[in-house]
Amino acid sequence: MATDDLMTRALDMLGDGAPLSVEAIHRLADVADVPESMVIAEVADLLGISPHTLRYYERAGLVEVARDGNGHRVYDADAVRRLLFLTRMRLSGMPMRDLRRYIALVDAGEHTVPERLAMLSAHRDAIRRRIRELGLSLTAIDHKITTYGGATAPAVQDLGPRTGTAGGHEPLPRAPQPG
Amino acid sequence: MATDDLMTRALDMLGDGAPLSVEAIHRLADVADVPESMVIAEVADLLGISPHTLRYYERAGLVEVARDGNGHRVYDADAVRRLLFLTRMRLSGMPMRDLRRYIALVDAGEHTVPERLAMLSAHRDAIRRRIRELGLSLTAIDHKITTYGGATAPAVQDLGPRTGTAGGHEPLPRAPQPG
DNA sequence: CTACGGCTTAGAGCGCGCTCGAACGCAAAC
DNA sequence: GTTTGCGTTCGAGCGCGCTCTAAGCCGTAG
Repeated sequence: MATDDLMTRALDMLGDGAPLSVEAIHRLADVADVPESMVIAEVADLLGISPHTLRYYERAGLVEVARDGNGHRVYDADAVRRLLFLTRMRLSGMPMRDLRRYIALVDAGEHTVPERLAMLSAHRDAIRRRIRELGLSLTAIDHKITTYGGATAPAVQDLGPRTGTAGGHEPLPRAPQPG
Repeated sequence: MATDDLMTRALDMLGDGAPLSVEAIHRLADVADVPESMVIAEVADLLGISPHTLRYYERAGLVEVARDGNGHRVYDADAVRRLLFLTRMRLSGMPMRDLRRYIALVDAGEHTVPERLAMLSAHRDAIRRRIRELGLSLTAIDHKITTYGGATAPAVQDLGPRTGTAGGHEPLPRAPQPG
């Protein structure tokens, strides 16, 4: 299931190190090869989420989807693009309630564009902060791994009274806790 | 409550743009000015979490905390450092179950160091991937905000048949959905 | 004809990580 | 002495975002 969803593909591309132009991402994640219409399994595979989740999003009022003669969902290109957007926002941490709000604004007409932009900006700020937080944690963990002893070494050369220089691993490898 | 917890302070420092040396982070977040002992409110404030959560972590077996004559918790420096570590790991997305496992390893003795390192490495990889994911989303949202129309503009100069060049906003500002 | 796989619905259930409520203890302030 | 405030315990409750169950319909393969 979902062997090559968009985010996976995008990350694979990013793996090469190149910053990947805005346009490339745009083409990749926004206006990707979206067919005229798709069935639920195809959309699920494309987005890397389950059909269950797609139905849940629909029930949540995030998207409307037409049915065919058998009552089966038929996703048109616009619905897929919206779900693409929604999925990316979810993946970057925007809560469902905000997405509901955003979609309500979209459905309310163009006069809500300023508020939509405000929401997007706020979310962008949240993402930036999150990235910085993660960068901080990453540095700390990097440091911890390094000072733990490169590979399999017992890692604790100085077990003296917490000189606090090299052995910065809080859970001291000796006892559970001095207390 | 928690007006200046560690992560907030660290982010403020990072705000200046400087990459902030490993040592600085180390000193800041690992061996920070940890007193001999602290009460629950102080620890909560330091870590930016609630006393409720601290008790919860203790119940979850992540840390042992001594009591004073009144049955009140007394956090010694080691406990605080461990909680510092745990909080950073939680904040960077490591699930409780993994932390329980990690702590069990710590308590099991030095022979578990290799597995601990493996866990830390795996988590480091997870953080890196997450950062790349967020970077991707950030770029996409940046692009969307830009093409939406810098400020308050109606944003949609070309509403033609989805030329897909400038108006890359999936939820078309016109109707809820064509379907 | 029958079985199977995949879709439909409404609604229940779940895993996670807290978060809170209730009932109580103790110490300092009024 | 009583109130205020912070602590304690145990256990229940909650918000989120799915995730699954049950019962049923449909089209195709064998």
